[in-house]
Amino acid sequence: MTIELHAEDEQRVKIFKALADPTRIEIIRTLCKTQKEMACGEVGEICAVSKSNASYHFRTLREAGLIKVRKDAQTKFTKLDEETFEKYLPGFLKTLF
Amino acid sequence: MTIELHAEDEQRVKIFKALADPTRIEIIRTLCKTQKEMACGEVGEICAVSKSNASYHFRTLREAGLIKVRKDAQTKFTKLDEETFEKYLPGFLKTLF
DNA sequence: ATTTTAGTTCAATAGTAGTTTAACTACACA
DNA sequence: TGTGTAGTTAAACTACTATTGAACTAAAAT
Repeated sequence: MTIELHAEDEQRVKIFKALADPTRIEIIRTLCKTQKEMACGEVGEICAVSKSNASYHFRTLREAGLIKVRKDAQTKFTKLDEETFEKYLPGFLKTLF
Repeated sequence: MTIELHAEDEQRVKIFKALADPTRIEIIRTLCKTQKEMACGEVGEICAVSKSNASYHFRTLREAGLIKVRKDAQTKFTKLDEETFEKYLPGFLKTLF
């Protein structure tokens, strides 16, 4: 019997930790609903979090590979990383509504 | 604009917390692979965890609704709760292999 | 030039999570 | 009745996580 390595489990754990928080689920839902990129501050307002707290949550989501961020001058725009959802959680996003 | 309540998010957070651990992912994978119920101790051995630690992980998974447990004398048999996976994470289990 | 705007970083705090060891319950078997 | 088996529970410890407020960087607007 061969040992099976599951190298991607480390990524799975990161993803699940990132999603194991009501604020971050709300951020994902908000981004999913618009279907396009949004300014981080705009998302933070909708989800009713302080800017430093929002920054923390966006970093957690980004490090898990769940969102992508693009910087334009002083504003950061974010959107879902659909590839990650498709690979690790196919069918999940549609359960959010 | 009406406020949208997402009552199920509490359950989602529980589920993601439960899956945000490499041992528990391995337990889920093991249960999924056999496609039938297994004794908790057997799963614990395969995943190389002490019995008290295994008990802790099984409780976490059970409380998240991810596994079902049936007691037969001194042995507890466990299996995946496929309804929960289908409702909250459709398509996830097949990504584990 | 100075004031806003957008976001990051740091330190402090409080709460939560995972592991270990030891003591415990419940049942089976001989 | 005692012995082994299957699993739970509690305490102690370590480590991580979320939130807040204040200080910070960088760019825009006036």
